Amino acid sequence: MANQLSRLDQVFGALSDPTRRAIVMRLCAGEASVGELADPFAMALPSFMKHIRVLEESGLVESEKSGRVRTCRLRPEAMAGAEDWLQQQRAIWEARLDRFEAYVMALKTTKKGRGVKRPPSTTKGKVLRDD
Amino acid sequence: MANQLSRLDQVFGALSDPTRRAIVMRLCAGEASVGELADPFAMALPSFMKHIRVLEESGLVESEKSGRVRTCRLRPEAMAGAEDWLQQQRAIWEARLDRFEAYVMALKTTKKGRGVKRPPSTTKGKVLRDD
DNA sequence: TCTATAGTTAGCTGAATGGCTAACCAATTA
DNA sequence: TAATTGGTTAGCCATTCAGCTAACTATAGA
Repeated sequence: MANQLSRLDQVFGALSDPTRRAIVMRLCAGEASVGELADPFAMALPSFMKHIRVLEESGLVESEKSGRVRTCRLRPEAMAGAEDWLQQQRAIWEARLDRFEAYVMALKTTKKGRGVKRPPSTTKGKVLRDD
Repeated sequence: MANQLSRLDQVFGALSDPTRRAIVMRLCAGEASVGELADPFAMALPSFMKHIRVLEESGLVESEKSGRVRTCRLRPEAMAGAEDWLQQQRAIWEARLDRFEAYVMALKTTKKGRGVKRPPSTTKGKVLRDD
C-alpha cells in the first residue's frame, strides 16, 4: 500500500536534509541539469538522484528530460505551503501573547495581580488538525 | 559519535511529522503537560514521549518538570529560524524573477526576442551553503 | 501508609533513509 | 559506427525512525 504522506510531511521532510536544501537554494538561482546540480557534491549519482526524487515527490521541484539531459526547476508554490503553515502558527502564537498581555493589564488595573499562571486559552481540549 | 545535525535539519525534521506538528499547534495556544498533550492521540505514552524529545532536541519546545508533571512550552525563536530560511529563499527566487522580467523587457524593446531560454544567473557554478 | 497518577527506562520490531557499486540504456560527438 | 556522456535501474548495507510492551520510579491524594 502506498504510504499516504501529507504534502506538508513531504515538504518539511525534504527540507530536513542539507543536501536537499542546497539543491533548493541552487534552483532559486535558476533551473539546472541533474549533472550541474550534482557537481558540487561528493556523492555517487544514484544517491544524488534519490534526493532529486524526494524533492519531486514533495512537489518542491519538477523536472523534464529532453534528449539525455534532465532539467530541474523549483516549484515555489510548494515552498509557500510550508511558509504559510509557519506563519499561521506564529499568528496564533502572537494573538495569544496579545490576549495574555491584555489579561495581565486588566489584572493590573483591577489590583488583583496574584496567581497569574497561564494566559486564557480558547482551544481547551479541542483536537487540532492541520491538513 | 554524536551525529552532528544542523539546527535547521532538526527543526524541519521535527515538523515533518503530523503528530509533532499537532503538538506545536497545540502549544501555540499555551503551555501544557505531557499528559494533556498526549490525550488526543491514540498512541502509547513512551512513543509519544519520543516526539516530545525530538521537539526538544530541535529547540522548538522546552519543558520542565515540577513534582510529577512535566510542562511543555513553545520556543518560537526556533520556528522563526525555519521561517527565515524559507523567506530568504523566496526573496532570492523573486529577485531572480524580477531580473528575468527586466531581461525579457530589454529583449522585447530591442526587438530581438528569440532564443530566450533562462534568466541570467549571478551564481553560476558557486557552491551554496546554508548553515 | 497504601494506591493511583504521571512519567520514564529498556528493549524489541518493521519500515524508511541515505549511502554505495555494478551494470545498463540512450543520445551525442568524433 | 564507435566511444563518451548523462542518467537510470537494481540491489546491497547500516542507521534511524516510529511504534509497541513490560517493568520501574517518584509524587500526590485518600
